Amino acid sequence: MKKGHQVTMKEIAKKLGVSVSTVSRALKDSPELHPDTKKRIVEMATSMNYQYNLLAQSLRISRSKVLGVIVPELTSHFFSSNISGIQDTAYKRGYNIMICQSNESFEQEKANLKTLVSSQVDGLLISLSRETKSYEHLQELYDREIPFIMFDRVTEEIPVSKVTVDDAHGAYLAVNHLLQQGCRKIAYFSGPTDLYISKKRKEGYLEALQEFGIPETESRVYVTDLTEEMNRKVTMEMLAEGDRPDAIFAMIDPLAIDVMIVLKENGIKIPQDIALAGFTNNPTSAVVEPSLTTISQPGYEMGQLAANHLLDQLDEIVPDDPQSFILLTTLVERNSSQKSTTA
Amino acid sequence: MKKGHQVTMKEIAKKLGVSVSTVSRALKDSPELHPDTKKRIVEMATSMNYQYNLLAQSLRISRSKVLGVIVPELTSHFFSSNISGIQDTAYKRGYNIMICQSNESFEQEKANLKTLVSSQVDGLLISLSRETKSYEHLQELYDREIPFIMFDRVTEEIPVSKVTVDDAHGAYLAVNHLLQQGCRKIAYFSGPTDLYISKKRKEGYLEALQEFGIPETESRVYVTDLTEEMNRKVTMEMLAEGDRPDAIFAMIDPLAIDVMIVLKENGIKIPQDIALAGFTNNPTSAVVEPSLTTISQPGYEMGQLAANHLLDQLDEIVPDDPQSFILLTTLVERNSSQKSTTA
DNA sequence: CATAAAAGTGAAAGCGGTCACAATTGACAA
DNA sequence: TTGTCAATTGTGACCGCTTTCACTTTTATG
Repeated sequence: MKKGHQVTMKEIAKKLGVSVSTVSRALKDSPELHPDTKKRIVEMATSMNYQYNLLAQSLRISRSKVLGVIVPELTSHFFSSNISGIQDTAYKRGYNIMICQSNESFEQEKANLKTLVSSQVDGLLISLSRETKSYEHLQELYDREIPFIMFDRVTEEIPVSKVTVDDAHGAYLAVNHLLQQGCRKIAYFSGPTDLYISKKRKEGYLEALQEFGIPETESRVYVTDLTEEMNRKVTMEMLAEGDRPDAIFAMIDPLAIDVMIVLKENGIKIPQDIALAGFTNNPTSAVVEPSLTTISQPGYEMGQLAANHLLDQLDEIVPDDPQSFILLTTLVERNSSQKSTTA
Repeated sequence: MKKGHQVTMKEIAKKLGVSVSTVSRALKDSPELHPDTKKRIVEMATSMNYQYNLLAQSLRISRSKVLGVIVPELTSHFFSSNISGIQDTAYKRGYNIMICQSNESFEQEKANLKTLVSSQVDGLLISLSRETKSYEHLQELYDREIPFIMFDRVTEEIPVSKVTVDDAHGAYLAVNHLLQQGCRKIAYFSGPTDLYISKKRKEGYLEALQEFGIPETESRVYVTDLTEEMNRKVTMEMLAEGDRPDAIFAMIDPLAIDVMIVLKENGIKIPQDIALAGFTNNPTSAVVEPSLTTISQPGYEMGQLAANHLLDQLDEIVPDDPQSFILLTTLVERNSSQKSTTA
């Protein structure tokens, strides 16, 4: 299918017997143009159904007014909230966004980066894939002075601005809450140990334990690769052990829900036998039975903040030096952890 | 923040003492170039860290290799699945996607259309907002011969290709299943009546009833605007009536879940007192208690199909005449409707 | 060997805009 | 009358790449 012909400034100019620059000025509402001329041109443009060509403008002014976004996956609620926040603020500030998903693959992430750079995006918002363990591609981006910032899945290796949530503190809140409920044998279900969030949330977990006088030697950490299969397996293994925990803090909600299902299958009462808390506050968490206590992460706000900060940097409203924004998480108390009221 | 300098073909050409056209040909792997020259150029480009400028190419060849996507909202699981499918297939075929969300607003949808057209996208994939009741903006797009297709939220008014699910049949499946379970007083909880899917699903609902000899006069239709507030209100009103239904088919899962919550609050047993079925198969549906019987819509596949078809049209692999693709839905039987086994 | 055909390369004209600079005009002061 | 200045509008180079056409050099062919 061929795109139909698009009207250009040249054609408007010819019809009106003026020059293209005059047309350009009229459509830009330049003050140095005679109002009458401007009016004639604008009217003609409208009647000819003229559509501005952003591509041509971008090439000329070397600014595309497009932001590139790379996320691990589009379908996760958290990331789609991020994107929603990014899109809304970008749009408000006159920018479009181009989106790629790495599908948690390092190679894909590098490829995405390449096409977005080729597309001359003015800046990038990146959330790293799970596989990403080396950062040369980001370093290269940095060396090339292409503005970008990272959000949620970040690395400390590259000195650019970052937007994250206070993972450690969030975990602390969850575990502290479980401790308040009287639990003392609290397990931490972690994703892959090299993940930034696995580490940070473990920090918060340990901190809360310590505050209640529980030494690190008594911590109980279970690691899964976050596939449903592995989640089930690890939970089963935990159940098979002699000394069961009385509470579980799972690194992310989907993991918590997989754990919940296995516990229920095994006749274990939640929260009476084992209390449970997650992290993220996915919509699902509110409707599972029992509803899941979790840590709420402001995904949309994160996207907004990230986009606004990047645009501020681009527009030089704000200096270039890297800043770290850490958004607050809050505890969402639901039934899966209410020992005191249900016991 | 200023973007760093980007290497151009001109610079490569100067360094090597060849012309830009030769560089262009080398990087395009043109066969009419001497292999040695080609090699020298490619190596130089690599060493200089050359990055192709897609913008310039687009302007020159009047093809941007970008697809525009407009969805009502990014955060709904169904639409993010669509987008994921679109993104993956576009990417595979050398296209990028530019995404806008209308936030269910007609004005926003029109504005989105404008910026995407200005950005010179090669084609568009559109899912209409709830507010969209007039179609001049689409007609204009059509008249301008800008290739586009619609998916999920479509209108019959514009003769372009469409990708939808068999809404009527899906609804039929759900209601038929409820009838099979022995229910006879089945209510249909509908969204705004002018929505395409509200109508289509009602058709299926009525068809199933009719097949069981239940006349349309005995149909029970409740309409909500799909806000949680209204959903609750309508459910309460239904409960207040004398002759309660023994089953409810809700137009979409979120509505079904709102209904479920109100029913549970009122001590009504699901499915014993009232059976329940939804539509969409959101991830949430699997984990609510009781798990929700629903109709599965292949969101990702829909995105793939839509993108592939549009690209086929663009690449003239397939004729331009509008086609309608109707994807199959399937019944996902879960606990919220199992009268026979639980009763 | 002459000559035609093929191979390899370059020059230049755009794609649709922007913008620095130049040119034109008329008003007004000197 | 002439110069100056502001207000308007035009000219043309350019953004980075593609592609036609022409040109030069090989190579093949009779």
